Amino acid sequence: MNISQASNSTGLPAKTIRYYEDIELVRPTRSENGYRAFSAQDIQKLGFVGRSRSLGFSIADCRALLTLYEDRNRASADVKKLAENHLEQIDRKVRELQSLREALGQLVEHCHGDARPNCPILDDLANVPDTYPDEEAAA
Amino acid sequence: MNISQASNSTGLPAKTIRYYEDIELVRPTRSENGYRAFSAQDIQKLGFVGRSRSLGFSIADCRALLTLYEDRNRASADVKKLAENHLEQIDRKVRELQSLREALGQLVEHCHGDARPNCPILDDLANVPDTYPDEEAAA
DNA sequence: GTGCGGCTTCCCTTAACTGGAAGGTCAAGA
DNA sequence: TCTTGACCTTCCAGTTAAGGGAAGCCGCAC
Repeated sequence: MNISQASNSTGLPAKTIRYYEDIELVRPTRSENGYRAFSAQDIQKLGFVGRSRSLGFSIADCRALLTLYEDRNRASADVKKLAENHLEQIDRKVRELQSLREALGQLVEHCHGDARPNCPILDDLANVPDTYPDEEAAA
Repeated sequence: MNISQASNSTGLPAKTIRYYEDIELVRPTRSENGYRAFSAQDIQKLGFVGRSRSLGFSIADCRALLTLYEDRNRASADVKKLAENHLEQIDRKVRELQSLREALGQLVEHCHGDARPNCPILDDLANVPDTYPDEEAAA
C-alpha cells in the first residue's frame, strides 16, 4: 500500500504519515523503488494514532498507548490511568477557559461599542480599574 | 529601568520581554553600556500586553489592541469586535473540549481498570466497536 | 519520448516563547 | 588592585505537531 492509499484509509494527510515515520511511530517497509509500503498492521497503527490524537492525546501519550496496545500482558489499569490523567488535563483546561471567558465576557458587556473612543476593555487592559469591575466599590 | 526591574514590575520573564522587543511590541532605549532602559510607558505597554496575553489574546491580537490603545480616535466598537471574536473562539474551544471530554469519559467509565489486559479504551482506539459505545446495538 | 501524477528527501515556517552558552559590565569586598 | 558574583548582552537551538514548497526520481499512458 502506497502512502496515498494509507492516507485515504486512515484519513491522515500523507505529510503527517511521513512525520509519524520520522518520529518512529510507524515503520513501513520500502518497495524496490523506494516508495513506502504500508502493511495492514501499519494502517491499523496509524488509525490508532489518528483516533488517539483526535481525542487530544499528545504524541507522547499516543506512543505510550501504542506500547500498551501491543503489550499482550498490559494491565487495563495502566491504560485507564493514562486516560484519566488526560481527562484531568482536559477538565483543567476547560475550567481555565471558562474563567477566562467570564473575565472577557464581563469586559465586553461593559463596553458600549460605538464610535466613541472611551472603552472599558482597553481601560482594563491598561490597568485602570475604575467603576464597574466589582459592584462593591460602586456602592 | 533595567530589564530585571521591568520584569518585576510586569511579572513577565526577562526572556519574554527581550522577545517582545525582538518582535517590536516594545522599543526600549539603550543605556550607554548597552543595557535596555525601560521607560514608564514601556512598562505600561508590557503590562498591557501581559494582561491581554493572560486573557488568551494572540500576539497579533495584542498588537492590534496596542494600536487601538494608542489611537486617540479609535472607536470602542473596534475593540469590542476584536474581543467578541476572541470570545467566540474561546466558546468554540470550550465546546470542543467538552465533547472530547465526554467521549473520553465514556471510554474511561467502561474500563474496569484492573490487572487484566482487556481494555475497552484500547479497543475503541483500535476501532473495535463492540458492545458498549451505543446501547442501541446491545439490545 | 514526453507529459503528468505520485513518490522521494530536504529545508523552512509556524506560536510564543524557553534554555543555555559565551562573553561584557558593574558594584562590593579582600 | 584583583576577584567574585550578579546582572546584562547576543546568538543559537529546541519545543509541538505538523504544513508548504522545491528539486528531483518513478511509472504509466499517449
